[in-house]
Amino acid sequence: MKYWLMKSEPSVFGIDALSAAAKKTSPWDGVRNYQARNMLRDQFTIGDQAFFYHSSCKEPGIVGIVNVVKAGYPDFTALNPKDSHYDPTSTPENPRWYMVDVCLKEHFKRVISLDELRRHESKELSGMLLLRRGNRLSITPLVTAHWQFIVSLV
DNA sequence: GCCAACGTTGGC
DNA sequence: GCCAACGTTGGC
Repeated sequence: MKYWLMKSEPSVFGIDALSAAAKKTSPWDGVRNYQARNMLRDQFTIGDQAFFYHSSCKEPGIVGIVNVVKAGYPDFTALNPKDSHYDPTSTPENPRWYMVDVCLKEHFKRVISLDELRRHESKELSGMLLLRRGNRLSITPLVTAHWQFIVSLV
């Protein structure tokens, strides 16, 4: 069982959209970065947990917890010419991009903001990848201690 | 394999 | 909208 942090822009796909989905479950699609792709494809397993992080919005931060309910499989949005994440270099025989399915487990009553996380950067959350300068990776692993500390903030 | 140019991310 | 940081592309 591993812990992750997954970023999404709420204007594109936020926690409310996941909450409104059937069974509160949805593919986490559209990841088009090789490092993140490799994690989705090779490291995500059923039962892993992830923080849902809202980026590029008024109050960036963690808004909830999701469970991984389906491990890595080919991202079908890459095969659809009508989709904004279409990638002509990906084929059914040789899929380039991968996704997982997530199910909403907890929708926090408040946002654990980036600002708040930063206040613990030099101590409890030291080394957390999200807080690294210039980090743009949309999926990052979390050590257990960081996961537990953030849960304790909720 | 180098690296300049370009595109994207994401906080502010 | 700005811009720093990073990833990708493609010529050489």
